[in-house]
Amino acid sequence: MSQQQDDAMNILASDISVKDVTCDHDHRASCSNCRLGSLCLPIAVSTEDIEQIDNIVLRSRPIDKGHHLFNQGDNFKSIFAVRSGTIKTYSLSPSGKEQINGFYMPGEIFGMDGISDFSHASSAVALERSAVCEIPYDSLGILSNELPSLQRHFMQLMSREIANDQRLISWLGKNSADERIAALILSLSARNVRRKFSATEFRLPMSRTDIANYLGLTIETVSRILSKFSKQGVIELQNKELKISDMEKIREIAGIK
Amino acid sequence: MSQQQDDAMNILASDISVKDVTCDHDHRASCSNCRLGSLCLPIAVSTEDIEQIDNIVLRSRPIDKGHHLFNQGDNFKSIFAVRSGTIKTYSLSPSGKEQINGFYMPGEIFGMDGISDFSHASSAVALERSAVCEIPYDSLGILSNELPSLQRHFMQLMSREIANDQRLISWLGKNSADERIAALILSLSARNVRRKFSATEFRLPMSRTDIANYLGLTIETVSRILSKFSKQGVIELQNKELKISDMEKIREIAGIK
DNA sequence: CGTGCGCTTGATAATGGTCAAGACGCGTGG
DNA sequence: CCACGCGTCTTGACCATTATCAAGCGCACG
Repeated sequence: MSQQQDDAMNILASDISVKDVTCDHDHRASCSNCRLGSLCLPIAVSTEDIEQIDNIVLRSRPIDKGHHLFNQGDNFKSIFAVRSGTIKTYSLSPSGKEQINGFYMPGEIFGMDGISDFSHASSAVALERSAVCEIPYDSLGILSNELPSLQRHFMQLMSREIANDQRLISWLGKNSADERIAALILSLSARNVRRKFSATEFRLPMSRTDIANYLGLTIETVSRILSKFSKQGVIELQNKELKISDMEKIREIAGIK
Repeated sequence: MSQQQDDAMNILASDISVKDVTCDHDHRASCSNCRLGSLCLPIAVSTEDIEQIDNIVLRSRPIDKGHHLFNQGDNFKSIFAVRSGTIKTYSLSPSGKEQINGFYMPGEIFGMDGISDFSHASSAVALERSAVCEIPYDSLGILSNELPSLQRHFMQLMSREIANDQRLISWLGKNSADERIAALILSLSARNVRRKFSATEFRLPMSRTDIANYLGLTIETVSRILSKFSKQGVIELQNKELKISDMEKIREIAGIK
């Protein structure tokens, strides 16, 4: 049963991180004192090794809402880690429709889909004022030769992303709208907890349109179901401020039928 | 437009390979003379390097239909490449339902979801008599230190799997049953072509139940749609033997609305 | 020669999409 | 400070698609 709940909570997580702590917009911090450190970085890496990694990481100044980090088709140079805020990745189908691939929150890594053919398969945009670390792939490759544990860590990150994506694939085909939305709420909650924030009260960083697109639903259905959850007393929602009133119930809804 | 068609064809491919040639059940062949060689192996690897790889690869005797290569939860030791036949990977939800993650055909690599936590996230079973190569992950790691191009190749394989999975995620949420089935047929066709077999006539290696499970549909819907396609004259189907009679039409059906 | 499994087909029901109207919230400019 | 306008969200009525339930076919195998 608790296994079931964990699954439901994590299924939409795009969760490729190990641990998590809160973090701010400061773009001068180094890896060794970043409050997210243990998350992005291999656990087994020694302090001296961290300094080497530190040297190759580029820390951006904050990115404003709506601004892009990269666009589909851009040359691939770096992978990114979120320091603060929320990043959405999406791709455009040939007919021009937007398809959201994932939402990334502090400590999570994105951009790995560009490695295979040296070009980004998706675009990345900030949903709110955000900060990221940029890790040039070339430097990473060179450094990996010296630090086998770093290489192993990245293989693990990618493997976890694969396992997660595949779980999501089997999930999306088979689950009702209620289940999808409940699972997304639990995923956001769980990711909040890892950052030492409230499990039950937080702000939805994305629009209803984004939620609908991500979950493969229409905006009307999303709206209706959120209203239904409110009426049933499992959540309270005004605008984007969400409070989970009945965690057990929402786990039950998200749970496998 | 041709871009669109390519997308539809590849979207369900689990396609992490580069090139492809046909291959047989012989389990004694070495990597250097395997007819699938250029597919599993990095293109940039020299002949001497291939011999080193050859030494770490274990070639299994054929696996009978229904037999498992590994089970969900097993210790992760190796990744696998299909030599012949078809392998299905699936996971069991906590409630015991089977969820198919992918079908793997000759030259394709599977098992990479186990790297992250040293335990297989899925089970792998042969859908027909099949042969695979087993690549122990430990040896691969050691060898990667000596052959940077091998390491790069594996990062690319994994990245491609991520990009593919993510395309599939956005896809599954939003497409009709007709589109899903047409896309699966095109995917099988395209993979057949890469193995130098017919684009239009082949055998469906999996049951209707498997197709339904994989695509997130019911078996009845799959059956009905295949019948409909037959009546419309876009395919001919008896049992598992499939012939695509109107490739243009099926591309149109699979194509983005 | 049954028995069972995989598949097909039909009737009916439920889920979610589509179309349409209106409410709410937020930023801008008067 | 208020009014306007636009974009986002909600709600309702109706419809399309697919699931569910049920029956029956056909082939493989004991």
